[in-house]
Amino acid sequence: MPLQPVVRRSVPDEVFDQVLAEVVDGEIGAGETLPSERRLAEVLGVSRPAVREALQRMAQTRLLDVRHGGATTVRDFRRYAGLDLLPQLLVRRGSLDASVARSILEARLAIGPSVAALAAERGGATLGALLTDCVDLLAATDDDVERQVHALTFWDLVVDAADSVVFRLMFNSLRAAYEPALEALAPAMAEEVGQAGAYRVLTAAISAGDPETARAAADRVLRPATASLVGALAALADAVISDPTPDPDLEEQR
Amino acid sequence: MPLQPVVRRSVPDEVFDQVLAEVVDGEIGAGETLPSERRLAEVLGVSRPAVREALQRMAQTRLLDVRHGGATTVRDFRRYAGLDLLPQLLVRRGSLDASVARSILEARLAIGPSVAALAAERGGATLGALLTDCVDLLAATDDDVERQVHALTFWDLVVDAADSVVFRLMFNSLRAAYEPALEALAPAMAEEVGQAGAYRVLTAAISAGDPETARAAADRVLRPATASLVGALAALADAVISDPTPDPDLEEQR
DNA sequence: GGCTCCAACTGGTCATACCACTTGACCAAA
DNA sequence: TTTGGTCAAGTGGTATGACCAGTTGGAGCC
Repeated sequence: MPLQPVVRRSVPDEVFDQVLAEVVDGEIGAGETLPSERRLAEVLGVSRPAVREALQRMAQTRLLDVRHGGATTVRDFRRYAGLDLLPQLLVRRGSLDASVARSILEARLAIGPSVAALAAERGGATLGALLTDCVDLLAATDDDVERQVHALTFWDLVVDAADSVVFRLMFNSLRAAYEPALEALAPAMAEEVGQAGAYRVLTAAISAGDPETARAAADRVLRPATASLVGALAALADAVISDPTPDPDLEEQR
Repeated sequence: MPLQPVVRRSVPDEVFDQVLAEVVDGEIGAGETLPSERRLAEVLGVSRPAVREALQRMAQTRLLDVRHGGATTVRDFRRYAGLDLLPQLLVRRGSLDASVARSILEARLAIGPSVAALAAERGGATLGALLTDCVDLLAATDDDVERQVHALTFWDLVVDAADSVVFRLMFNSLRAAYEPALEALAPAMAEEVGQAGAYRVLTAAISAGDPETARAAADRVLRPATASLVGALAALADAVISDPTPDPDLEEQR
């Protein structure tokens, strides 16, 4: 087993995660009030500033409504939380949430082609060379993890070329959810990142400045893996429903 | 002038905004180090916990890299910030950023139809009635602000029906950026929300469970206003470039 | 030169005190 | 009954000062 960076969890981090879990798992429903900062500090055995910092961070994510003098109430995260909550929703209690994963794949398939079209419209003269270099790297390696890294870089360049802040920020948020699980997802994504040819076709379309061809090419890059993975996830969900075998990763948290 | 809720800005809020502005405006470039917490507290004339809270909130948004024992460095927000940063980018120094606004409109046009298609696929039996009620309300009023509120509710229902966490969170983030400027945007969006007929066609397609028709109908709802607004924004940007008249709203901040 | 070690930073955490605000109960006046 | 005032208790907001825990870089040793 390779050495890994030490995880360093600060006290506020810990508090944040605990309260977040309570909220996301619905233990404390929307509209309900949280214990006071002093009380939480006492119960968790930490100082009030630590609790305070965690709660303020949650408020910033629109998960809590903190009112001076009044009670702190839980907001409906499904209605107010932003895309930055995605990583927390994707892996809960140490295991991947299938419906969230499916949703990410769907969104990717829906948005990717549009971004590619914009990139074709707006990409500068040097874009083609950059993309080609990137695909060359992708084609040159056999390692699935490394291929994924190159594929991410490829899309990073495409998003940049699309010259759209919103898509840029969306991409960043999605990457933040995706990267931590990159190694675990390597086998699942192997099918997609192994198709260097499809990436080359897409590169050619973008370089040629042809939006609609680029859109179609991007669809051909993303659709196969999306389809098979969504299918696999659905089968998995069905299996869980009909035969709820306890997941060991999930159980150990209890 | 109607009465408005009092804005209450806490000390950490103020610090957060100031540091954020420095970062977003590029005063402190990516990779540069921030003054120490103690020093910042001294310079800003506030306590260290207040500074600390602001910095931690920025770190949570991936705008800063805070290391125990080491210096706090600024990260490249264009590469790491998530969609939740959008509101801060849309209105800077009190005025709307045209390129960000354009980007929001583009993203809306790219994503809305896909969401509508998903909603058509997955919407339950009661969805049609809900959407119809909503469009009835929209058609019943002459007030542009009220119409926008109903239009937002309409899309809220559609996003719900699409049953996709990612699109849900994206919608929340976009709404968070959009709602504060809702009144200011009323005239600009009047063209779109006045087209109750287009919304009815979309409602019918979704109710009928026909994804491709819904996709096309959503496009017809969103495209006209998007096209004209993007054109207007481009003209505005050109005018600013050729004749950089100071914006009074912008100047008063200096 | 290269290594060790230590002092001077940095952020992390805590305890405590006090200020500012909200809430609800109570009570007096209209 | 309603309205408004008062007040105490509880909440979040802020400040201070202390100490712990890492990182960094240079002084000094080998």
